[in-house]
Amino acid sequence: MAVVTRTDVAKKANVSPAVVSYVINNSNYVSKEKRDAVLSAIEELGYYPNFIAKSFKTKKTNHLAIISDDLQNEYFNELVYVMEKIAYSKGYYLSLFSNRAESPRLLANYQVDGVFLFTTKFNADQINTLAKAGIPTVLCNSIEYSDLDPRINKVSLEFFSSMRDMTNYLINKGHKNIAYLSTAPITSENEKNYRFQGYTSALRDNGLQVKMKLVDYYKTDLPDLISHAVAMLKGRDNPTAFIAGNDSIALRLMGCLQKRGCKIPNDISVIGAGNIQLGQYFSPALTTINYRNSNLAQTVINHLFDIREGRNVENVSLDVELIFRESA
Amino acid sequence: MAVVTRTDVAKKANVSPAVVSYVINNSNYVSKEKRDAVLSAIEELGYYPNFIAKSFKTKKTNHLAIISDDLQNEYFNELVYVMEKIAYSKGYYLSLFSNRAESPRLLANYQVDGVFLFTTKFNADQINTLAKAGIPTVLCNSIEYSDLDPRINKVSLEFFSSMRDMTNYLINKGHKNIAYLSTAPITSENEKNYRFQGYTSALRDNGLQVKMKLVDYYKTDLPDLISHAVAMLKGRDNPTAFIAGNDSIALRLMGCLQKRGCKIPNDISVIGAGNIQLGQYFSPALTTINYRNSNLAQTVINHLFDIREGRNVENVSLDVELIFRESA
DNA sequence: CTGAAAGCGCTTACAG
DNA sequence: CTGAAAGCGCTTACAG
Repeated sequence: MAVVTRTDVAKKANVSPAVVSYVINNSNYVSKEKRDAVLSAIEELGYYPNFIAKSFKTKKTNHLAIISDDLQNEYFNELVYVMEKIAYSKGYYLSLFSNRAESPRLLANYQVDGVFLFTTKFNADQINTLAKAGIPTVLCNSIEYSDLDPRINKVSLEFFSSMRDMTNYLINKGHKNIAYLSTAPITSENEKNYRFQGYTSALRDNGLQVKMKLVDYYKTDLPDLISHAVAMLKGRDNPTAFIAGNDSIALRLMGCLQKRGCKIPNDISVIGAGNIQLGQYFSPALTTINYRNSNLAQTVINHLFDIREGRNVENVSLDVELIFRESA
Repeated sequence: MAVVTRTDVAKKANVSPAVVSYVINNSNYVSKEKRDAVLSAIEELGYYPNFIAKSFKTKKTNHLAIISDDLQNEYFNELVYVMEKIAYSKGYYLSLFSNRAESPRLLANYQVDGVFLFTTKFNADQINTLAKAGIPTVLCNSIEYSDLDPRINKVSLEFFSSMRDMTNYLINKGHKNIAYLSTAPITSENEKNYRFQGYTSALRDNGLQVKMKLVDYYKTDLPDLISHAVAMLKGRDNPTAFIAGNDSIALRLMGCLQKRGCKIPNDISVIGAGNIQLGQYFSPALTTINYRNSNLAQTVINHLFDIREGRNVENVSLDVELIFRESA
């Protein structure tokens, strides 16, 4: 059970251990003769390099991590898919973490080469932990922070304008009571949340009032939010349209409404965000926002690498695409 | 930018580096006095241990990996969710890998503490790579291998009986032409695939013929399989029911059929597998098989740990639950 | 109860 | 072109 080590290969090939490293990493010229000897020793011994030892020495783990608010979110799943593909093509692997308070500290311990924060639940202090630990970090959410470490890079999506445009779209169709189902916490109308501000700003531009009873957010879990949403239908000022912070919410809500006999979009309109694949297979097909995952993932990974290599990286806001289908 | 190291903490606290390790790992008695000195030095310096150095020394990475055929599969997403939760509770983190040919070798390099193979696309040689590298490995799929290394542990689901029972259910409803959409490759009727055998065996038990033109599998991607399935409707012997290898297939197929005016289940019945959340929000709600993810994930992780600690681990087949809803 | 010291498997200047 | 050697940051017998 003794694991084959570089030294074993060196012995067998009659070279020094350094030479083994040279051929594996192609980091130094080695005569064809010795190279072949090393290669066949590796083959015979079934040697594979200990990457942890290498990481330890080089301080590079080739490990990228994502922290997510909800690993069950179908949109997140699709984003991870492209992230993994791109990461792999660059020689990195991808790990998944929930938004637990200790996750940033843990990732610092693990010496990850980069983390992508896809969460709205951390405060600036928690996020800054990563910056202080020298971990390249990209943050994507619709929250405005006042005290973020400048080393934290923000890759935003056009949260404000896309939400404003979708809300306007509904208003133009005659909707007056438009409910808003957020993924991020919303404690007051003045919450610094670009997405929510897009919604309120469209309302105000059209002389409509923001009714906080038509606003709810992800407090405990999805089913809870959905049942709150359904409950809105019973009150006065009951909504004729819902805008959801993501497709997971929107599709579940649509399902529940249909089960209660609601016709969509005739009785009630529903709009999602994220453009998950299954949205187009529902009847009616979901109207939503395409966040262009390949572009997002590519940008995030580029930024992570740029930060790591000391290049200057600007915050950006990526274009999105409104997709009008049948649900609104 | 000099990273704070254990030695720095030791100096500041006026103890030896060993003592710092003792208090961090609680691995040795340390006087309250020195312990406090270490703790406050850690605090002041903002020290966090280098986990890679520790891994290197202890040969334990706390890293669990999953290899999947399709990271986009919604079922897989839900399984990952529970895997991560359980892994975290045991102090492990989880990474995701596609079923690339080099993945097993890569994971051996990375010295992962365990890998969960959730793929039908590897042959025994590729799987055995992990066993030879001494990596605890659990495999879950419906394939029968003849030459698997005995160190590879199999955690199966009741693939055969669940597929047989679902097929019987359709037959009892009067269906004669039942199409089968597999995730695993099917090259012939005799393919050693428990799930497929469940299907063919139910057919035969009822005096029905297995028609290979009603059988297809995931060759390039999902849309491709879906369009092949839809095309079956045009031939002679056109199916009145579909059984899919997972819910991702089933739901997409349902959506496509509905778009073409098909009523489900009146015109065509559809059955999935995996019981993903969105299946119950579709209209009609999806009839499917619940693989009881918590049980599966827990079992896999237990086995992985048992293997690592040298305990004897048996292959098992886990109970599943048939869920009859509206789509069939 | 604490510390000096060996060693984990690599990489990488450096000398020859 | 190749090798001896230092060192990465830890853990862990072992001695005292």
